[in-house]
Amino acid sequence: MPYPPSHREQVKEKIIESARRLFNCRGFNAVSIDDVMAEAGLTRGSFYTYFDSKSALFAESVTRFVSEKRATRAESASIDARAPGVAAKIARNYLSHRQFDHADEECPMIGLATDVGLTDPQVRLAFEGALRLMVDIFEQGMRRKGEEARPRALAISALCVGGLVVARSIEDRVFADEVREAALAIALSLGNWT
Amino acid sequence: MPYPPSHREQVKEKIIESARRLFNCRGFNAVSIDDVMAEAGLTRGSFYTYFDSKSALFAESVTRFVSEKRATRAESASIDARAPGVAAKIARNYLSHRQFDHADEECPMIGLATDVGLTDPQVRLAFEGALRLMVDIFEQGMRRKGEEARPRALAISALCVGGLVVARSIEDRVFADEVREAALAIALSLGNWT
DNA sequence: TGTACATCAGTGAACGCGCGTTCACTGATGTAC
DNA sequence: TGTACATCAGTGAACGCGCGTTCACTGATGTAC
Repeated sequence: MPYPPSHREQVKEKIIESARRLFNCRGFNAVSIDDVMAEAGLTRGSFYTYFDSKSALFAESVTRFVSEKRATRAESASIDARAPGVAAKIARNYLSHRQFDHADEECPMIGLATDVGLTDPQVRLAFEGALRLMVDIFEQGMRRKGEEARPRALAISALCVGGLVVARSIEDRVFADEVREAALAIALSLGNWT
Repeated sequence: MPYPPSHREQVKEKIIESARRLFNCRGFNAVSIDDVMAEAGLTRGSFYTYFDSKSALFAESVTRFVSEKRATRAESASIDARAPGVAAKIARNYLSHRQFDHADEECPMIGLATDVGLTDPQVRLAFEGALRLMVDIFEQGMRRKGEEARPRALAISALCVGGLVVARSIEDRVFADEVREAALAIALSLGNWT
C-alpha cells in the first residue's frame, strides 16, 4: 500500500474544489479538463483515474456542493436557521453586487450565463435588446398602475426567463412544471393581471 | 449582374430563419454552422459570404428577431396593444407548457438552458438538487406565513437565478444593476422580508 | 538500519473527433451582340 | 433567337485548433526482509 487511502481522497477533493471555482466562474464548456487539473496542481493525465468524464466531474462537484450546504444547514438548525432572516440574507447575498462580479462561490446555475458565445459583446448587446423589449412590454402593460411599474416589469422579465431556464435545466418533469406554473402565477400577480 | 440583388437577401433571410430556430432549440454551442446551413438547404461553404462568424450570425438573428417584434408592436399600437391583457398574454405564453417543450419560437435567451453539458442526465439531476435546496430554504423562511409559501418560494428561486443570469448576459452595466436590484426588491417583498 | 521490491499516483505524448474557417473551383444566371 | 461571356452564388475538400480521452511509461511511496 504505497499511498495511504486518505491521499486519493484529498486529491479528489482538491480537483472538485478547483472545478467548482472554475465552472461557477466560466460555465461548463469554457472550462477544460486541463484548466481544472492545472488549478489543482496536477496534469491532464490522471484526471480519468478520478472521474469517468467531464460531465461526471461537473455533476459531482454540484452534488457535493449541495450536500455540504444541506449539512451546514442541518447543523445550525437547532439555533434558528429557519428564521425568515436567514432566507432574506440568502436572497440578498445571491443577488448581490459581489456575486454579480465574481460568481465563484455560491450558485452552480449561474455559469449558464457565462458560457462560450455569451462573452462576445455583439451577442451580449443583442440579448440586451431582447431584454429591453420584454421589459418595455411588461411596463406598458402596467402603465396605469402607478410608479411601481418599472421594477415590477424588470422582475417579471427575470421571473419569466429564470422560470423557464430553471425548469428546463432539471430532470424531474413534475417539479419543472411546478416551478413554471408558480413563476407564471407570481408574474401575473406582480403585474396585477390576475 | 447574374443574380438579382433580391436573391442574396432572400437567402440570408432563410439562413437567419433556420439559425433562429436551431439556436432557440439547442443553444449556441450545440448548433454547428453545418446544421444551420443544411436546415437552410445550403452547404457550409457559402456561409462566410453572408456572415463574418458564427457569433455574428447569432447576434444578427437575435437583433432582427427583436426589431421585428418591436415593429409588429408599433403597428398594432394604434389599436390597444398596450392594454394590460397583452402583457398578461405574453407572460402566459412565455411560461407556457408549449414553450417549455419546444422553445423554437419565442425567446432567444432560453437556449441558455439547453447548451451542451446540460443535456447530460446526471448534470440535470445535480442541478435539480441545487434547486430543491434553494426552494427548501426559501420555503422554510416563510413557514409561519400561511399556505402560499411554496409557490412563492419557487418563484423567488426562479427570480434569483433569472435575475442574475439575465444581468450577467447583457452588456450595459447600469441596466444590469437595475435588473438585479429590482429582482432582489421583489424577491424580498414576495417573502415578506422587507 | 539499509536495500530490493511491489504498488500505484502522476506524467505527457498521442489519438480522434468536431467544428469554425478558408479557398480553389464549378456551374447557374442574366447580358451583350 | 441563339451563342459567348462575365459575374458571382454555391460547393466540398482541406486546414488548424482545441479538447476530451487513452495509454505506455516514470517515479515516489511504504513494506518486507
